[in-house]
Amino acid sequence: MIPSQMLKGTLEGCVLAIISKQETYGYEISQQLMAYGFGKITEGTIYPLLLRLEKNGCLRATYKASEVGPKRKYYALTPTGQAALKDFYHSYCELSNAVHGLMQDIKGGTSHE
Amino acid sequence: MIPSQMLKGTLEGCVLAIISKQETYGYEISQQLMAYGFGKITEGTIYPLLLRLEKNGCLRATYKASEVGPKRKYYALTPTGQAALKDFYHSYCELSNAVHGLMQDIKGGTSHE
DNA sequence: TGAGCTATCTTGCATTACAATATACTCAGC
DNA sequence: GCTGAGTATATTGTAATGCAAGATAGCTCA
Repeated sequence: MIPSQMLKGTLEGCVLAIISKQETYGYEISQQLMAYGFGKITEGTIYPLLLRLEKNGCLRATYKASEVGPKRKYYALTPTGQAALKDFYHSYCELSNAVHGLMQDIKGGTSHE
Repeated sequence: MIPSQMLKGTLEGCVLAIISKQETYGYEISQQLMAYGFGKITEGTIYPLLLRLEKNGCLRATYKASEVGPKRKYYALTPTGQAALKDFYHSYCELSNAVHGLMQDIKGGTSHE
């Protein structure tokens, strides 16, 4: 299981990524995150996050009726959101490289001693 | 630059990893993190983190004199700390795989056909 | 009527990176 | 001796964010 602290900062970018694939809504996003292996991301996490992203201009929302339940709030990326996704991916790679370098050093031989 | 929120949870495991390579102290750890590409991790981050890890039994500390400044507090991993490092690595891989899977999907093929 | 699934939102809490600040030791230059 | 720079540790308070818990509401089916 992924500890909640480790999701901080990463989750936001991943939600942007999911929306960039296709317009979608909170409930489905939480199910997709689970399918990708992030574990159960609860509503108390997902909805505040979406509202935050809408408020700062990364997302644009439209309500649409559903045949199987209450109205859904569909989100789409704005240009700001696309830029944020790009930034996220860049930062994530930076972190990933740093961690990877460190883990290589403790596994194999020590490289610089 | 890696945003601070994205470091949460990850930094702790990385500090354990650095100490597992060799007993070391706070000031040097912050320099090593910088060398690995994590950016500047300030004292206000590193010392509380080390005290937390010492308090919950992951680290054991011993003071040693230095020839060039005040006493250094050297940290070493306890068995608990080694287990925590293993856990961290496992969780990190889980997150990494999830993010990677997602990023592949938005780049190449669409999954919604 | 009520159970169960779908769907959104809010409140309050815990964790943690970080800025700012305080303390203290060693050494070089004056 | 005094002062400032570099080394080294610690504390306080703040901001960000994942999440539990709970409220609200609509749909379907028995």
